[in-house]
Amino acid sequence: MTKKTTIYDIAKKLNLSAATVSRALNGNTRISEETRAKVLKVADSLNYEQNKLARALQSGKSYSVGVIVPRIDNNFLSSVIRGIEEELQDSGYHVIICQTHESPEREIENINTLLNAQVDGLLLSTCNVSDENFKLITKVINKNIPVVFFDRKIDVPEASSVTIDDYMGAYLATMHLIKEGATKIAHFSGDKNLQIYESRYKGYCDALKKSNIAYNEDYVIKVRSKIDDGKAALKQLFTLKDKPNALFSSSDFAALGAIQELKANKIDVPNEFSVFGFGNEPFTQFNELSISSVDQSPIKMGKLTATVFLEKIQNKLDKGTKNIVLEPELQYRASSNKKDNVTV
Amino acid sequence: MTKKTTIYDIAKKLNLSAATVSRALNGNTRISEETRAKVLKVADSLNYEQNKLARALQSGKSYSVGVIVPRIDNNFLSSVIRGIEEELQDSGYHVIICQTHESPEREIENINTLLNAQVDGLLLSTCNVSDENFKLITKVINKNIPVVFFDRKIDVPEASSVTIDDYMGAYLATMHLIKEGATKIAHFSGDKNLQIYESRYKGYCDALKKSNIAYNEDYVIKVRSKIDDGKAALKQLFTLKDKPNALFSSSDFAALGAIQELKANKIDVPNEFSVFGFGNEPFTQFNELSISSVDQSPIKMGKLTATVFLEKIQNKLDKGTKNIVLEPELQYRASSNKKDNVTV
DNA sequence: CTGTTAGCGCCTTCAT
DNA sequence: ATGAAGGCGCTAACAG
Repeated sequence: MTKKTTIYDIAKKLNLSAATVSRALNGNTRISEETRAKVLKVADSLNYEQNKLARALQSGKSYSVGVIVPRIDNNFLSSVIRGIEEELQDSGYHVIICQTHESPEREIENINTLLNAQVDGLLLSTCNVSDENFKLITKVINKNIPVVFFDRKIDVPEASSVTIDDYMGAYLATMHLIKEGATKIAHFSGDKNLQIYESRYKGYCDALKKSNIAYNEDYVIKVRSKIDDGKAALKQLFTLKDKPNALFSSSDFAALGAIQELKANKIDVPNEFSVFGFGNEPFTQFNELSISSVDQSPIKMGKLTATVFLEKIQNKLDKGTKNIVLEPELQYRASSNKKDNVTV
Repeated sequence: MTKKTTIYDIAKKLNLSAATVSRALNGNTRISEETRAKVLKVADSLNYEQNKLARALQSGKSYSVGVIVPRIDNNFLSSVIRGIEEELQDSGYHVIICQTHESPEREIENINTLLNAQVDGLLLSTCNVSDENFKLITKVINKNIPVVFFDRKIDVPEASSVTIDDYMGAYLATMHLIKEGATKIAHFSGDKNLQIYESRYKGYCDALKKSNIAYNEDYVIKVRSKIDDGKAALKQLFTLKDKPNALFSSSDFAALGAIQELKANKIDVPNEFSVFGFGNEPFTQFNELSISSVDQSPIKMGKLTATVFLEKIQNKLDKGTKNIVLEPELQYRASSNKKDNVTV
């Protein structure tokens, strides 16, 4: 209804120039306290609100950052976003969120959308590692827009990243299964083009090696992070003559599917078969048979991602890259603890 | 690095005016196909991208909508957001997300932030019903910025809403418990200032009345949507002389807490005590004892919310309000099904 | 301390 | 079919 009031409105009312008003509003020091007080008062009475769009156009900064994730409706990613948002809030930045649904094309579209929206930074958990992707991100960086990967990264020069030590998480989880007596350990892997899954796979392999357990390629199955994939993969494992007696899954969802399938087969978890997941999704605790899992501290990851961006934006000179690797925290729960099988 | 290319760059290169370029790019008809082709070609070769900020400033539309939610890291809300985002994507709108963490002050701050960001619309699930809040939202509407509530609404003239029929969901859930033989039914309620909780409470009450079961105020406990609150509330119920034998909880989380506590007390669910939740959080399915719950179809809710916004923005003339009420879908699971106690 | 001028990039009259 | 000019709201540079 009422037209937006601008600095001109308040300037006119006070017989001042717009510049003066702008200065008064922005805390410029070279202005009399008296004028400032008047300006502030009139601004308030007129319900003045700065038009950020105009400011953004003028300054070349939009005070918005783009966040790209595979999807928002899962606990890990939404928690990371929560962390990002909380950390950014105080600095006046807001967050624009896009989802790729694991589609590389969509990821490219999203990056372009955000570029057009003049975001000051790009925080992303990629779903892809193609050349095209790499080139586009390089282009973003060349525009002096800081790029910070979180969780799922690609190695692009001058891009920063915040990840967890997937290798170590996987290694420790597998070692734990071995320590608990497992001898034949299966692994549910993800798309190995993505570093996180590659690293988890390597951690698994190295734990076997370290323990002098032979690698069995039949035991490694690629799944999507879904309950049904976990069920199917477990079925597949149980068609083998030499069945495994433990599982390290890169995905909590697949781990849950496996457990459900084991239960359907009347296999005692963890006594006959133990399971370790990855992600520490809430349901791993809630499950009647609580599921061991590797925690990825999503909120911390989000906050750090935002912090790295803020640092970058503050000292542009610094072409340096920051690559933070968080330590995973293992949650040992009933699904892998034979000794004291505690149910929550 | 490379400065953004503008329509002037491409105009200069072609010895045309910026206006012509703008027209060519925007599909204006009064332009020769030849010129258009040239413009498009050069634009492409120069990697031209429209500066949305400038366009926004000029047009007064930002092509962004603000979404305010209590928090993003829970399944229901992140799914709604997913729905919103998907529906809006094709229309060129993007989504700016803010969280209130159930703080009324934060909600007001967020609305102001979004206003400053010149959002074209406001979609919100409120955490508050204060006067100040009401006035601010009225102000937003008076600026001709459409407001659409989802899930948690307040009644503001000219604001639209998309909700589910909480009353009916609660009524049917309670009726189901009664049909399954429950005679003394407790209720976990939420903040009754919020319509959703008030409606669920009423649905519960009316189901009792309909079935000639006396209302017992000791059976109604206010909880936050947390597992621990559910545990504590159940403990409290079990201090009563006349203990209930069923529970309709407004929150899945509290329902889960109750079930955990019942289990700790060796009470057989559902045979000695049956439970119905609300929200259909994923864990209600995953739980070993699957939990009956009222589904709120979050993605559909999100899509509809976005659709209502788009309709509003398209025909501004229409001062009309749209209030969509979705039918809840009840999921009858093991926690309340005495007859065929199926575990998933 | 304050005013004037100019420009961020785009679109939209109004001319031609 | 195209060009010139002005303005969206704000701030920075340069005067005074």
